[in-house]
Amino acid sequence: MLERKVQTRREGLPELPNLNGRKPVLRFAPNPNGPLSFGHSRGLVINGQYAKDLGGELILRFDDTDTTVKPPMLEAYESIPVQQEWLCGFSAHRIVIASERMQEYHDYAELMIKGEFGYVCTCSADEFREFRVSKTECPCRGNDVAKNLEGWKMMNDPAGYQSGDAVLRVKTDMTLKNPALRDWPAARIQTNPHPRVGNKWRVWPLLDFQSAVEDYLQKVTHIIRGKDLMDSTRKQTLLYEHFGWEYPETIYWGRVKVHEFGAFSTSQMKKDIAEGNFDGWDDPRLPTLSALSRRGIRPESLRAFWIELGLTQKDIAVPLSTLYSHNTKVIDPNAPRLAFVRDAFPVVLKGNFPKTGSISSHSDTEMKPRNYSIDEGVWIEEDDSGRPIRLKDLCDIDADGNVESIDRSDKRSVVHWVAGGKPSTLTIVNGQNIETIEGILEDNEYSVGTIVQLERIGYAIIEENGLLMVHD
RNA sequence: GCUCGUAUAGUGUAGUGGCCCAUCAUGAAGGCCUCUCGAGCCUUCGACCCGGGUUCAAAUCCCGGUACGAGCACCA
Repeated sequence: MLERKVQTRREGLPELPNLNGRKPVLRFAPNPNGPLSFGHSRGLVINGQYAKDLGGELILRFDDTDTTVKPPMLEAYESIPVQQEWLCGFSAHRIVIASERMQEYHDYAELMIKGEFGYVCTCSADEFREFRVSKTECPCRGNDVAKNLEGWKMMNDPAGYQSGDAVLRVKTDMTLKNPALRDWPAARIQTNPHPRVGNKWRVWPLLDFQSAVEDYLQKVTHIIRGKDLMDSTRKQTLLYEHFGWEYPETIYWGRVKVHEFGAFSTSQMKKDIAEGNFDGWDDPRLPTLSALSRRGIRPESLRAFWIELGLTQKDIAVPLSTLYSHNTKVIDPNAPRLAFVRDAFPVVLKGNFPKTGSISSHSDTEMKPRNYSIDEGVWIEEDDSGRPIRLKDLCDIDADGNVESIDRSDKRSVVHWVAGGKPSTLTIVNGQNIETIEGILEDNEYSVGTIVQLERIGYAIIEENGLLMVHD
């Protein structure tokens, strides 16, 4: 007999390339212009998991150098580290705030000018675009170091250049094949005050420069990020070559689209919340981490989800049900069963049956059973009425409520029921629609935040004012 | 337009020249279970974008095509 060899399937994340025995230093760098969202969780999970698995370090870096287009939100500096720890299961080894590192960036900007690979450019954005397209050097490019230092001084002087008058550029090569790389801008003037450092600085670095310098200073070994930043890598590599530094190993992932979440941007959400279209950042319709947490999505589930997707550069569309199936595995073992009867329909039971008793709260665990006490009838869902049914763990009845058997006597459908109970509501979020269902909830003593399984409906989390559907 | 990247079942994913008539998960369908439209267990369904080339041998390497995506911001 030939023995069929079993293929070995790689588990978890792929090996980190070019590690060479080092402990990896990774970073996750969100813009603190709002709290973290589902989209951010990938970077946190992947970078965090590598750091954890390989005994390395995770740097949480606030890239808050834009005060105009994406102004920083002060609360985010507090909430992001909390959410990072919630998601990763450990707190970041280092926290770096770009706006507090400005002196470093200015120092390197000056070094760049003095090293003759940076220059102050006073062309307008439109003018430069034409130079870029036509592979032509702009007139500022030929200025000498002294002239550039003078320009740099004027950029930093409130009485000098104004916002839009001048930028600092990295000298690459205007004939480079990729137009994105031609003499890219490193810093610009911004006069809006920064919520943390006010008007202390006038010239702010752009992402590619700030990030490149900071990765060098923090000795980052591996950068794992979206492939939309591939050209960033190329730009930054050119800068590293000028400085004589070695660029970190870089890995990319593709775009992930979750249909149910649609297109949300932090700034749009901020606006919608301000206008009252959403209750807050944890409105269950939003794809923020606080909303997901409120909806009963566990961090372990998010981690399993992203690790399973891995690090391919493919652009993918994933249904939320994939995340839910991971979540089910996490929450089911601890989710007590409870009955919630929608569109409650009263049934008077005629015949003999045990008026009191207890039912298992979870067939697979040793969870404390639930007790019931029936006066003369029970609530069932209207859809279940008018036909012979089996009241789960109680008895078989006919369409009129006559008890036919205590033991299960045939294959009629098993339905859930409530004796007593209290009116409650179940809120279901489906994309941007929110639906509230009235019903009778079995008596229980579970606290707010407990995830239960509503029999035949799905998982729900107990909130102050009712139940919020987790998923089915 | 220029530049860069990706292409394995419905959806994701493993696979880096022979262990592959292709992995695992999810999904769908069916079944089991002294009792949920849940969990668990079992069975079934289902894929290497197209065309060339290299090779004894290609999902895997090369070329071309096609499709999709991203960048070309004084955003991150």
